[in-house]
Amino acid sequence: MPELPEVETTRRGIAPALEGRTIREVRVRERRLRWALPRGFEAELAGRRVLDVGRRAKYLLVRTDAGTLIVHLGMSGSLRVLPADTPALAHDHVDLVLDSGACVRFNDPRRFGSMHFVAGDPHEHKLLRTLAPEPLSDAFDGARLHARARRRKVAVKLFLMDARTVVGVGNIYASEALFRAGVSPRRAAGRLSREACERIAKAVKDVLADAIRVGGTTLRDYVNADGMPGYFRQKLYVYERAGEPCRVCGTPVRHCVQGQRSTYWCPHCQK
DNA sequence: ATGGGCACCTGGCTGC
DNA sequence: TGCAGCCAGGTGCCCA
Repeated sequence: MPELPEVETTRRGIAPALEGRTIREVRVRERRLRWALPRGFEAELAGRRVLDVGRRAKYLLVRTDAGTLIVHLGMSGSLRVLPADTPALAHDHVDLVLDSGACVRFNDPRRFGSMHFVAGDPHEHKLLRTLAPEPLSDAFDGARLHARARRRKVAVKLFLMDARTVVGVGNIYASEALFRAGVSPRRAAGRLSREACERIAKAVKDVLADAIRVGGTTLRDYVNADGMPGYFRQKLYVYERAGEPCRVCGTPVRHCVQGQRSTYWCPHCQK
């Protein structure tokens, strides 16, 4: 489900409800997330005051006065802000009940999402330590892309989705960024010119920023903290548009599978 | 190191 | 109507 724009939209939605609040109670209905929540998870979090809510790649970082809650939404997860007495529905696995009377509720049908509460610097956590730069930062640019792509045989789409290349680019935005850059998703990363890498880096930044602006992409179940979908789906050029005419040139959009994931591209606009 | 594939899990849709 | 089969916004880990 969520790629960087959806996670960032969620961050912006939950931050006002969490920041400065104390977590009064933690309700866990299902511990078996991607990694089972340890015994003592609730006790460690309860009573903590939230300082701020950050993000690294697709991880949300709820920083408290005594540790950081690291949340990943997996494929189907969402966090919503609700009145604490709202009855729980299917797949409502965890509630953070706040002293304001609100709660932040984690729902995740497929349970690929995760939560970790860690003391100390969350960026040193095993899951975050080796991540590439943020796509919207200056540390990610065409030069870095070009340097890292040298001699790599992987298809550029898989290369872009590798969190050691750049973070936050998932299956939708990889296809969309390559369309905007005019580069075929099947090109070997090592055969990209410096100019192509510059176009790709710019396209990644642009497509993510554009998606954040309209609250991300909802294909099936993504909702933001207010339960609302994102509206970027209407702006997708190729994703899930196999056989439909390219919005630029009219050529039917093509589909293939790379790394067991669907890829979409226009054979005329992308070389 | 790199590349390729599997695993984790539920639900919705398609086609017989 | 029922059900098998396939697909889905991610990513850690195992193998060659």
